[in-house]
Amino acid sequence: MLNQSLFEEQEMPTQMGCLFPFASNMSFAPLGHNNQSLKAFPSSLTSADHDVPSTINLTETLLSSAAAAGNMKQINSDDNLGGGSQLLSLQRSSANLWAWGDVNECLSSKRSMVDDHHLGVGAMKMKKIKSRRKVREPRFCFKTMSDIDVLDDGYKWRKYGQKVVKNTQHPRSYYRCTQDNCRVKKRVERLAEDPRMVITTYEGRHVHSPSHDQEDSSQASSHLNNFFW
DNA sequence: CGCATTTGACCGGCGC
DNA sequence: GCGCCGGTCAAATGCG
Repeated sequence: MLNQSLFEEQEMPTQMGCLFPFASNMSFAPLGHNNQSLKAFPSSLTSADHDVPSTINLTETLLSSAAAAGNMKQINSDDNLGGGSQLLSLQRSSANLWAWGDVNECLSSKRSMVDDHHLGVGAMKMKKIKSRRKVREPRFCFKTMSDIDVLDDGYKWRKYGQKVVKNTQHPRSYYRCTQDNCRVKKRVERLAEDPRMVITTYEGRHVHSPSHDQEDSSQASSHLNNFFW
C-alpha cells in the first residue's frame, strides 16, 4: 500500500489550496489561506453528511486526502455524498484516498512502476529553453475511486498525449490547461493494482481562476479564491 | 470549419 | 555507448 507518511501534514493542505483554489476555498482554508474565504464549503462536508453538493465532489476527494494525513476528519466512505451527481461518479470516492507532494515519492513504494519521474521536457522545448530549469513545478497527485478518468476540477484541459507505461495495462493520459499562458499539466492514469482507482497528478500552478460553469450559487464567495501564486 | 483528440514519432534522461 | 522508458510534439483524424 502506498505510504501516506510521505504526506507533509502541514504543507500539503497549503499546496493543495494553492494548486486548487477552489479546494482551498472549500476545505483547506484552516491550514492554508489565513482566515479569508473559508466559509464556502458546507459544514456537512466534514461531517460526511449527504448534503454535499455534487459539484464539489472533487473537493471532497481532496478533503479526504487531507484527512488521510491527519489534518482533517476523515470522511466516512460509506456515506452517500451527493444525490444525482451529473459531474462525477465520486460518490464513493472518499475511500482509500491519499495524496502527496511529489510523484517521485508518492510512487516510490512501487519502484518498478515509476522509478524516476523526471518530467521530460519536450525536445522542441528543450531547444528553445536553453537551460532547463532545475526547479520543478509543484506537483502532487491523489487517488480517487471513479469510473471517470478525467475529474472535473473546475479547469479546462486539453489532451496532448497518451502513453502506455510499462507494467500497466491502462494508458496514461497527458493534459494541459487550455488557458493561455497557463502551463499547468496533469496526468491521469489508473492504478495497476486496482483499475477502479484513478490517479491524477497535477503539475504547475494555474495563473487564472477555474472556469467553473456549474458554480453553486451558495458559493458565490468562492471568488475569494482568485488570488494566485 | 474550427477545435479537440488520437497516435506514431521523436527526444532526453537514466541505468546498465 | 546503447537501449529502454516516459514525456511531448504534431500530423491525421474525429466531432460538433
